Amino acid sequence: MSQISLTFPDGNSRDYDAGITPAEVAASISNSLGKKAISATVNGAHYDLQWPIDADASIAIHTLKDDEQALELIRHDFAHVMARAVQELWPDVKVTIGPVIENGWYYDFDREEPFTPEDLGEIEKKMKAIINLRDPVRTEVWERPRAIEHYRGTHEPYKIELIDAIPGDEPLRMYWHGDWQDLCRGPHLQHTGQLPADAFKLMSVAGAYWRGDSSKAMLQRIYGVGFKNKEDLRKYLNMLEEAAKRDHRKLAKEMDLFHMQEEAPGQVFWHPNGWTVYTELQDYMRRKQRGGGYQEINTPQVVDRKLWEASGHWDKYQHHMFIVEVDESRDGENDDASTKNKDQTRINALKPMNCPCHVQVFNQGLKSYRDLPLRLAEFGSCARFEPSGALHGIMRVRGFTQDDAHIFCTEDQIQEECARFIDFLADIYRELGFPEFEIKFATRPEKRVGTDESWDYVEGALENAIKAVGRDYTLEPGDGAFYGPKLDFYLTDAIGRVWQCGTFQVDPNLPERLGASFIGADGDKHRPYMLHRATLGSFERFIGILIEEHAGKLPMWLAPRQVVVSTIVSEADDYALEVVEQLKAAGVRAEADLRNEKINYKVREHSLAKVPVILAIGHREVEEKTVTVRRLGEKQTKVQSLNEVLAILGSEATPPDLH
RNA sequence: GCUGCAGUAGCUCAGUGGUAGAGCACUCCCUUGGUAAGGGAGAGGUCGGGAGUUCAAUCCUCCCCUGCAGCACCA
Repeated sequence: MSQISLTFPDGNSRDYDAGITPAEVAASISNSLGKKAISATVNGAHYDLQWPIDADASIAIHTLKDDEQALELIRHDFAHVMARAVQELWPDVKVTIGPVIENGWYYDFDREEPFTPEDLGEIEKKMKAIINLRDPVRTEVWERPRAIEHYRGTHEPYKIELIDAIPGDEPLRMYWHGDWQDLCRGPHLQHTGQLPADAFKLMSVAGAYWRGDSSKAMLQRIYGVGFKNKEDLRKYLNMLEEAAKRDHRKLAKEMDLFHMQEEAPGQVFWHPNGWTVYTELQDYMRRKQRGGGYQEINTPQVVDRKLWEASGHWDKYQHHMFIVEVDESRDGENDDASTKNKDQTRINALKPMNCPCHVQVFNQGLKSYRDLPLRLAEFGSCARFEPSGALHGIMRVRGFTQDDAHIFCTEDQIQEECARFIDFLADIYRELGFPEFEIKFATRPEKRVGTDESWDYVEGALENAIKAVGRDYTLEPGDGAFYGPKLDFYLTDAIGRVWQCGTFQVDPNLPERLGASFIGADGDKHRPYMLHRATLGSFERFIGILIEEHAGKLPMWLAPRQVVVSTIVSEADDYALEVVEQLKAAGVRAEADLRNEKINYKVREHSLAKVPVILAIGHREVEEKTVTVRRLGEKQTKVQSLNEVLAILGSEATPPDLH
């Protein structure tokens, strides 16, 4: 990328970042600003510009290659061209906004009827026609009243609202693509013909709120994707197909991991295969937590509202809680729940989080400063009444289990505990196949409790901790909880999607509300800090991520079915069973497939089920005491001695921390 | 929760105003076959739930449930 500085006849100059040639940038920006630059300075070198600049469309687009900014320009203009196409097809549709997003753009329209998939086809056609017109893009800077008057005349109320939201000193840029007009910050291409007509696609229609406000009526949003050429579009569409293939909901069926049904929306029925993955991961986490100085506990699911009132959740979180009312006068003969004895009905809630319960454990008995830091861990089952539209496979559910822990400590232990946790988490992510992760550091929000001094101290402690373990972070100012700052840990999966998993939050508030205390060295009572932390987040979501990361081909130690010993002829049955027994003895999840089916059939079936290793056994193997190994995804097979295979597979089946 | 779309056999899906079909899976029979589907037969569905329109509803209308995409949400 180069720095380009343009000077205009009026003496003004402006700086731009650009990866394209100076002449093109100059032409594009000059055109979009509606005034022609007379000179350009690129990386310190000075150029006089001669107009007209030779900026033939095809050359321009060709040179725009590989430049993120150019792509943004293209997508931005696609958005405008799409809006123009829509208004040409349906003149009474009102336009709102249409920003560039990853891989493309969207534009929100106010229209009674939703757009149909057929409409999208029409719009695409119209867009191509507009591109062929090679209509010039020009701009004017207008005074506010004139612009408002203009939009009154064209009946575009949303544009007027947008103008109202623009600070008074900012110029209003009015853009024209041919005769079609839009309010926009720019910049744009020189003319619509610069858009690659074969490198875009309208993807979907969706409802969206005007400025994200759910109290407002919904607008119709059209999503489009656009690239610099046809090939890139094809690649992108391919990638989407690949992503769909690794959808954990689809793979869960193919691998028989779990199912969900309408009697328990947002909750998981784990099948033997899926539960094997789950328990394997849980066993692993249990070992890691023991090694990390945590003590595991377990707390109740159904808890009286009194505790939630004390913790503050009843006030702030009630609409997300499953409420359980129990008539305690029931004698077991009356099963009719509608005849509840109101006086003796007790109101409980399923726990939506474990923290208040952990404080209860801490509160039992007098704690000394010598007990701190006290690290209490629980694989805590939580129930949250998530909005129906938020549910998504096992990634977002109503019943889930967190790998939760709370560390009770003093103020001056925060930094050490934080550093310790980052190392703990990094080690686990690495062993689970995610060596790279990102830390986001969310600091004090506007609405908060506590003094500035204490925020200064705690934020400083977290920052020092991150530095102490030699990591970077991204600052998210104002995103912390009202009681304290937090770190969120994000990992990126095999196809580039980012997931928030781990979290680390400093909380002086809940110990206060629930009356937690310890006796200090001075003999007085003190309030401990409470550090909320999770590594995986929830088992459900993390398993979903693992499935999609590996496209179902889980690492051997997590694979529910590790080895299937498949016979080719029934004379091999006895030997196959013996191989299975020996594999099991070596710690491998092995099973025999003695069915009267061809080896082709068995290979196909077990491959589709993502079994990592198939051992084929026929006459030859029985005689030679060997097995033929076929690995998932490999066409080549390999004949190996049974002992050799037992050693290799036994090792591969061992969890990473036990090696 | 909001907007739109969808729900037919275990799975993937076709179909019709006169109560249903395919492939795979399943069961049985034949086949013992060397690395991604051997052959045959059979069984299997209150067409998501409820109400309405109709002589007749899986199909049309309304309500509900669940799912999908997006939005909002994820203290």
